[in-house]
Amino acid sequence: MGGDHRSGSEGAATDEREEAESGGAVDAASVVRVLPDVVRLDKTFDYTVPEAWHADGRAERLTVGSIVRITLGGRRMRGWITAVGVEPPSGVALQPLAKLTGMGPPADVMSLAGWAAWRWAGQRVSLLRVASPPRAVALPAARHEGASPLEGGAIGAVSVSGRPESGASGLSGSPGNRTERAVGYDDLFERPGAVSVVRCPPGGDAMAVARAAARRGDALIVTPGLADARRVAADLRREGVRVALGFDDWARAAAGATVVGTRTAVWMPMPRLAAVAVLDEHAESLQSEQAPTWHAREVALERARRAGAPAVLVSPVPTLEALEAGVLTTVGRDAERDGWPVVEVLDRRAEDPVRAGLFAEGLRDRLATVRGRVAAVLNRKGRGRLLACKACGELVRTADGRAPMRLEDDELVAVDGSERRPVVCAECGSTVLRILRMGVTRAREELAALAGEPVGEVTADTGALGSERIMIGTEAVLWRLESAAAVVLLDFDQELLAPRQRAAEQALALLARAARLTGARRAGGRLLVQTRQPDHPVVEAAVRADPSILASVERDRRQALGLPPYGAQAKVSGAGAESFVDSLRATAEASGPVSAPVSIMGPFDGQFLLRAPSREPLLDLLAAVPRPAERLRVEVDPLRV
DNA sequence: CGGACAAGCTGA
DNA sequence: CAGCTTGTCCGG
Repeated sequence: MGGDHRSGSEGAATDEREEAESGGAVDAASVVRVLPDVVRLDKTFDYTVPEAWHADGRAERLTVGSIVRITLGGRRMRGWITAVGVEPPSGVALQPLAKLTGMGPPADVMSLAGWAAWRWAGQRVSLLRVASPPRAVALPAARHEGASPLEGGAIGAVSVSGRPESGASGLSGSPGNRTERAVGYDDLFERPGAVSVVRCPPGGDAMAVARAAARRGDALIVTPGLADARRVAADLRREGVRVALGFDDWARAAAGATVVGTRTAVWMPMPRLAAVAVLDEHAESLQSEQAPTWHAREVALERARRAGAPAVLVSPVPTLEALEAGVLTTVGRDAERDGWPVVEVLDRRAEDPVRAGLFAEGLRDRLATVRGRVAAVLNRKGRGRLLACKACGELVRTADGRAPMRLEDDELVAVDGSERRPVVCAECGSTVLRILRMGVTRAREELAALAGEPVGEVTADTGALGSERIMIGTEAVLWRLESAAAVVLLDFDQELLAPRQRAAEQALALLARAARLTGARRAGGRLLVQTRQPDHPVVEAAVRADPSILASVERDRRQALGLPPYGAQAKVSGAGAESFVDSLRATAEASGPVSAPVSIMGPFDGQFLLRAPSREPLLDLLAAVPRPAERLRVEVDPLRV
């Protein structure tokens, strides 16, 4: 894959060639190619550079990526220069550019956006919007002959004090659970183009990796949240690193700096990219929820590859995508185990199913022994209610145990639709089931009654937090609270059985997040997990502080089913899906065996599912077929199927 | 995308 | 046949 991807529009193939050759400044009487900022119009148009621009030097500053205003079909609009010095098409009267707005994505990012458009079957314009500065940035003075002033390397060279990593804290600053490798992380950044995965306990070595990256030169450091980015930026600045934080510092980045930011940071201009680090690469926030659903981890890796820069992915619970992409480094078994909190499983299977409420039998006693703050998590997201057998307490699941089942018209139906059966418990044959759900507000009252003390409620939009020792809420409690002595996962089965592709990985990620709050076991950190699936590999991985337990199970499962990253999937939906899929089928048949591996299934509820054993044939097919006029949504590697 | 224009449908 | 809707093409 890589540079030879096809692009969606007819004219784009020639664009690519010209982009590769151009990139320098325009000279007199030149013609530039412009991609208008109109999402459904994925087509370029040529314009002349106005005479006046040659006189005042603006023409010289025009480069691939520059943001201009054009007139198209009588309307003024924004656009990006995709090529300069192009051969004007014969027989067309060209219009002049209307205005030079300012700097845009540099040529390498323009090209990266083209790759991402292929990789996530989206429109180049959508990605260029993300990759462009939010406000106009004046173009730098015209370059003189010879080397660009940016090439010198003297400006912004990183100098870091020689003291060891003793002051490093975790990404979220939790004290007491650092477990660094004795050698530090500089060696991971020594080999150009190397990709490494660092698995360190929650709250572990992310900052140390960020520092090692910045010691290499201008580094791209991606974090899941803005708060994380601010912390990393502040730390690096203290070390004397020149840092651009997020898109507000776009111009600073363009001049050369270490870039720290959330997922959009992967699109920042970096004239001297020397190293890439993605912190908490498992985080869902690294992926765009809107189509094209680009993923910052993947974009960062591609960018590193193109720049020949080393890349390091850091996570307490690395994804299979990361493990496929790079070589795994761990902190060592003992250090990793020590870095996780104690994980105590409250097995609820044996409880009297009629009386059993939200709390496991031992919870009350456990709460009484915790000294300090307790955060209780009750995720309500995913409206689906779980069912349990009233007689034996087993969760109602499909025969293979993968998916929970719901009651639909006097029948049990798997949430993924894969199985139906009469209302009967697979374990004991009982036909009496009960619903296991409760809202946070009522849960708060019940928890207060159980603990014999007041309990506060936390939601994503709760204002100031209360001073109660015990706080309950959705997953938001894990983001709103700074620390806790213990975290209780009240309804962990909801996470384990969520109808998402990466439910298991994300469930373990939730525990890792909780572990950040509590800190390591030696600091007294404790997680209490209420579940009816104590043998689930996620639970086992957390208890043993060994994420590889889950990784190997997940790997086997996904390999067997051909799921990403061992196979490619795309979901096609929207009004135009039907006609688009017809064209896909026709194109696949016409091009014969090359496209044969792509199978098209559906429609299921108006959605089609495309699958292939590898990504390239699927993405090439999607790119080869023009989009219909109607609305169309294409999700590559969708989160849900 | 949004405008222009052509072909097709409706009503008197 | 005007007046309107729907479809197709095109913009540099």
